[in-house]
Amino acid sequence: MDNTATRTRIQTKNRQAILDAGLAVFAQQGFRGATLDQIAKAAGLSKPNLLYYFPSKEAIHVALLAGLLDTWLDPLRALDADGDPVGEVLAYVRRKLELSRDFPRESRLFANEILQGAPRIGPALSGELKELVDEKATVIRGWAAAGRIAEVDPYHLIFSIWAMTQHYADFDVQVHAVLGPERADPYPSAGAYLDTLFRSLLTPRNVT
Amino acid sequence: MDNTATRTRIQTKNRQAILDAGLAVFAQQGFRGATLDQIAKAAGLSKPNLLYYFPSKEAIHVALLAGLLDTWLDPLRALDADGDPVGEVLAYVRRKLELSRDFPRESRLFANEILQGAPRIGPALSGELKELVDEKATVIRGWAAAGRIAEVDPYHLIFSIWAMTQHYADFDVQVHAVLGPERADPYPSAGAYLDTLFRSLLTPRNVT
DNA sequence: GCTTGATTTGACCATTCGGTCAAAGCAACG
DNA sequence: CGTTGCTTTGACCGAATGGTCAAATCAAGC
Repeated sequence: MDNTATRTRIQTKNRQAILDAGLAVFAQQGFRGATLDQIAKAAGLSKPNLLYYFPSKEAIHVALLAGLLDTWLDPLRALDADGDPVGEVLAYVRRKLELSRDFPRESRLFANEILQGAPRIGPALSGELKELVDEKATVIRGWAAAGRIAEVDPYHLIFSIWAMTQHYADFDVQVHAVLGPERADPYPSAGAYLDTLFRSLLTPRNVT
Repeated sequence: MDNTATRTRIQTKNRQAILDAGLAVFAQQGFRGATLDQIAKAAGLSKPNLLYYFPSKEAIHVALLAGLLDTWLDPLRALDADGDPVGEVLAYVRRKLELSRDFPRESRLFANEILQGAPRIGPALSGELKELVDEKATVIRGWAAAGRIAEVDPYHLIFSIWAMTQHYADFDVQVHAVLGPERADPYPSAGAYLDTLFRSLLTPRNVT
């Protein structure tokens, strides 16, 4: 079943349906909160049929997480050392916000995993993730040293971008509760706000 | 058992032990992920004994959430319309960050609840919480209109403060994984970074 | 249309979990 | 020291849950 080369149309279709359903259920209920019956129902399959495609509940979860980190890091990878510093960071913020808007379930799945202490992707965090962040932090530090952006801690800069963009996906319920029904879609104004926020932080001024 | 006036020393002690244990377990495992056995063990009690003090697992969870929102909002309540605008916001940020540092389990409990769609405190969000935020948003808007701080969307300003401060508690594992073992305590540098960030956003300049 | 392998399912199982209960233990007070 | 009411627990229960399996169904090539 894990041999990608040997997949019938039905297999591809059903595996996808299961992953979709699993994403929806895991994102809202967490790993332990999700049940195979819920996932099976959401996928339009019976429970044994679901287990014909994936050996266990955990396998579905792992399959989902596997692709996730990569997609999640793509926007950061695209941060170009040779580009315009402020523009590069702002573009990163924008891409990350779009990810939250377009893939809120993925964001919540990730949030759940981290909240639980990252039992399944812990290693990837201190490996892959840390390496990429270290690399980009060096780039940002270089920009600051050259006076092209203000002096900031690159790690906290990145954390703050993550925190604020993911907030709109993960805490969606709270955001909507506070904004009320009038302002149904917070993303346009959030984009503008974040743009202002990071622009004013990074734009270098009164160079000493 | 819910009559606070009639509490023996033993009752007060054990109820507190249960709430402590519940906080630890719920914060890490989420509501469905937590089991009564885990909580009982963490509290040093037997499961039936635990249910002698609280009628159900849900009752423990509710008791925990009950006090939480209030504590969580106190720092925002303290935002003083008559104080120095930039100073007031920065003080709010600092208090909120201290809350994350000193009560990370409470923060994660809250995060879990929101991620799950706020099934238990949803009403409080669109009630109490929204009212307070609306009130403070008006204050901030007033400051901006008077030219005492830069023009910003007060709601997104508040969201960003929440997001960034809670990030250090909720995504603690990720923060530590990225920073590595050298920078064990991120809070001092996070405080400095957030101070810079919001100061540069809010400080009014080139008044038109 | 028949064979073969892929797909689907009803029935079932072991374990876990929230919760109950009756009985035992214990502290305090007269 | 005996009574009374608070506290603790071992044994148990029913429901839910992850997972199994053998048998039934179906799709596709010959």
